[in-house]
Amino acid sequence: MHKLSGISTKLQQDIKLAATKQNQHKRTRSDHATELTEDYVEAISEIIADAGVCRAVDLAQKFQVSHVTVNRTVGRLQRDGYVTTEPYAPIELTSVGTRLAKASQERHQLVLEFLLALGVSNATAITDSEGIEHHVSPETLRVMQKFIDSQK
Amino acid sequence: MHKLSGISTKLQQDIKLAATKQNQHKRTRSDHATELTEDYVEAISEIIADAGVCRAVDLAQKFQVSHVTVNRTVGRLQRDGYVTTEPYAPIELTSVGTRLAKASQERHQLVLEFLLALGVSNATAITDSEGIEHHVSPETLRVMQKFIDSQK
DNA sequence: ACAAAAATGTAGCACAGGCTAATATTGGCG
DNA sequence: CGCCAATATTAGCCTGTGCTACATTTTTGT
Ligand SMILES: [Mn+2]
Ligand SMILES: [Mn+2]
Ligand SMILES: [Mn+2]
Ligand SMILES: [Mn+2]
Repeated sequence: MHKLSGISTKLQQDIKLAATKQNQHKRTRSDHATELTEDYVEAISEIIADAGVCRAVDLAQKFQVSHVTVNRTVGRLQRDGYVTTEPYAPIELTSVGTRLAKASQERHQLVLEFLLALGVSNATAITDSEGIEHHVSPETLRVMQKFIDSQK
Repeated sequence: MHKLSGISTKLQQDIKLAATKQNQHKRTRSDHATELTEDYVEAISEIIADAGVCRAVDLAQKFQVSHVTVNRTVGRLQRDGYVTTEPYAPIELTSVGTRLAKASQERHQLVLEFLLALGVSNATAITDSEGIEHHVSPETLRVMQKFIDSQK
């Protein structure tokens, strides 16, 4: 069973946003804005867990972008309070960043497990969950969790 | 039963892209690049079906953006061969645009029906399918279709 | 017919997120 | 120790996608 508690904060805003038909596309745009942030903090968290520290090159490797792009993106993450960096030092997560990373990991994992439970192949589930995870509302997450449980 | 034939072209490229682990995030980025295009041609097609013609204001209303943003976006669509426009005239789809619109509609509809069949509420299914649709590979679409059929 | 309203177009701005090239720093190794 | 490779920074570029303010054109209603 997954803990979904950490996911609630941002997604509760989403509930409000989704309330009216007008906001359909606004929510999708808002999802996109947070998507890179979520993927980055998730990756940073995993790299730190794996390798001890996270350097810009690791992220460049992971996301297949130049290290310059990573630098600028990490700059935005710092500006927005998700990470702290000092020149030439490894990237670290703030407590806010850590919380977002955990919530994103849980949600990502749940979507992945759901796709697998549905019968999607491993490779496809891994790829599709990467894009889908950011667009799944809490209600749908709960339904996915229920489906996973029912398959056991 | 849905016809999925029209979807195959772009998504077959995706299969190749998804082949290696390296390309995970590249595919997600590529999905994002085509996402607005898909939503626009889909909307244009629907507005034409509903109202006879599609004007920039209709799209501005639909996507909740300014008409200037619509203008620039439609300009890119024209550049890329999906629509034709003349000053002060309604927007029309090229045959390529029409084909993409049909394929996107089918895929969107399938994802929506899948979420409903799963047990997600109408409002949430409508909102979530809007974001999810662009990140679902052909394999997952087939699995979703199978699930829908099995629920009948 | 013509004024007002609606629609469209244009200019100019901002920010996100890509890039290459050139420069600077750090850390490890011979 | 000093040099080299790895890493990070900076400068400067691009495209996409959003905006406001203002100008123009078309449509509509009396
Ligand atoms: Mn997306
Ligand atoms: Mn993720
Ligand atoms: Mn992702
Ligand atoms: Mn969509």
